[in-house]
Amino acid sequence: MEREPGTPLYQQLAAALRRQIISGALRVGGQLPTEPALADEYGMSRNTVRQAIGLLESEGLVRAIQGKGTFVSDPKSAPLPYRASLVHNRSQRASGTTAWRRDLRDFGREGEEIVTVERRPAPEDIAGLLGLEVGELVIVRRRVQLDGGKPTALADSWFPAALVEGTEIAEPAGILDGSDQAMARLGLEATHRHDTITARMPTPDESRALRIAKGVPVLLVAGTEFTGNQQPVEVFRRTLPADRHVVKYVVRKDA
Amino acid sequence: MEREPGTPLYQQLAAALRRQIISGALRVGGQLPTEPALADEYGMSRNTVRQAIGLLESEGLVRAIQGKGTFVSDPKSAPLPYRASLVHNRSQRASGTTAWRRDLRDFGREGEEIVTVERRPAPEDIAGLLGLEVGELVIVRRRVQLDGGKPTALADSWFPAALVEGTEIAEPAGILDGSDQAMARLGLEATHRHDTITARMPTPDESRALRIAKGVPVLLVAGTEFTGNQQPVEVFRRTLPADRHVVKYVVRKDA
DNA sequence: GAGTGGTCTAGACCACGTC
DNA sequence: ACGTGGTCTAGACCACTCA
Repeated sequence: MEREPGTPLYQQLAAALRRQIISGALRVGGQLPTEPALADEYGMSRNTVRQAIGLLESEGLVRAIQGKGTFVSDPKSAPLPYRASLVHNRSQRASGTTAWRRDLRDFGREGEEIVTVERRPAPEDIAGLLGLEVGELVIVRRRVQLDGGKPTALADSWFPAALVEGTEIAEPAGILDGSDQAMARLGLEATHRHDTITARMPTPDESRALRIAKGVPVLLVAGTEFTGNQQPVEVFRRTLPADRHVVKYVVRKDA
Repeated sequence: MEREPGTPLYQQLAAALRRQIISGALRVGGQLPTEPALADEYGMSRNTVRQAIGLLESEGLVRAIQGKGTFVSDPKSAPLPYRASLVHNRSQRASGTTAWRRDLRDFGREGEEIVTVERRPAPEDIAGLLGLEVGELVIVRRRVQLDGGKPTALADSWFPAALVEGTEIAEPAGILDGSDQAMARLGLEATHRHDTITARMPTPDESRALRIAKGVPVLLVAGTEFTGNQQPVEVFRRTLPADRHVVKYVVRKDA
């Protein structure tokens, strides 16, 4: 490696290692030289080597594991589709299960959910989306979705308590065919939905709950379900680690 | 700050500062104490303080600026909607402009695009999506979208050369009403689209091109446009810094 | 126990922004 | 000139993994 004055040493080392990874000289799953070895080879202190590796880690290119070594990450680690727009009522009603569970089954895995239900005053943002006054009661269903026993997504839904009080929606038991179908049974069938999608780095809580590696952002999918007469009946928020999920939509255009 | 043995010092400091930011004790835009000041106040070395600040920076909570100080970031810095599903042909044809430009105008800003056009053999992934053999020629329109002179998004589109050779699509000039309308004029009107959305940390190139701050991921929106007889006519990829963009969809459900 | 990455220190010098 | 964050060193000890 030619040392170029002007650019920091650790960035030069990171660039050199990055090139080796992208070119394939360091294969996916392969191990990088150890930190002392790199320090020796490139003639710099171990701290500087660590800075370079930290940079690559923050880009999601490598993963350092204490006691074992530093390894090249798999960029496309079998992301799971979250088929956001493919949840059509008819097919869901026929299958008797949720799109999420069905997708998992297509991949040969089993999904579980840990459901908790709360009854509390609506926070400002949720109230606005549901067309309620701040402080009106809402039912919150919080789900931790597990894939093969490991948590892979958070999914929270808010419902106006006035609509769902005393129904299965307000019970902590899982709803096999999904809350949409449960709402339809109450005569509150959603006909359309507004979704917004963003991404950011996970909070420490999210990192812990979803076992998110360094350098991996979360996708935030927020949606509001409306009935035919424009009444909002549900607001949901999904938090999806971006290395494990892909969000899919089918867009049909007006003529 | 109580020192808890068992958890690293820098994480304890990060947690303490995070609490102050979230609680509002440190306001948005406000300056953190300087690194030497924190080292002194909490009785640790400056390097450890820097590790804590680096953690907060990677979460997107603060921004360190050389020569000035470290400041609390604005979490919701006026993200711009990318209204992915709202591009309906009828309204677009009427307005004579693209949804992106119209959205910007709604926010009182002007959009520009820097367009470059290439003609080259289709890479494997693109060929697969367009239903071509690897190596068949495609026209690539690469756009850097500017908002008030600053680059805010990358948008690349691939078209089969056999369909668009010699037309305005293959010319580097901007297309005022968007490539969808240009395709429609060629009798290749898209009726539906498949989109997939993911997120990851930006590459160094992307960080540079789009001026992406530390701790900010990019949203990747990839779509394939189909005509009524299921022929793919365009593949596009947008790269959107997640602190400046929100992707929106309207989902209409089957009855 | 040997080898890996993780934490922490103390101190030096550099680059940038402001006065 | 001064104060800020950025880079870099040398060395110590800890925590984890695996033979």
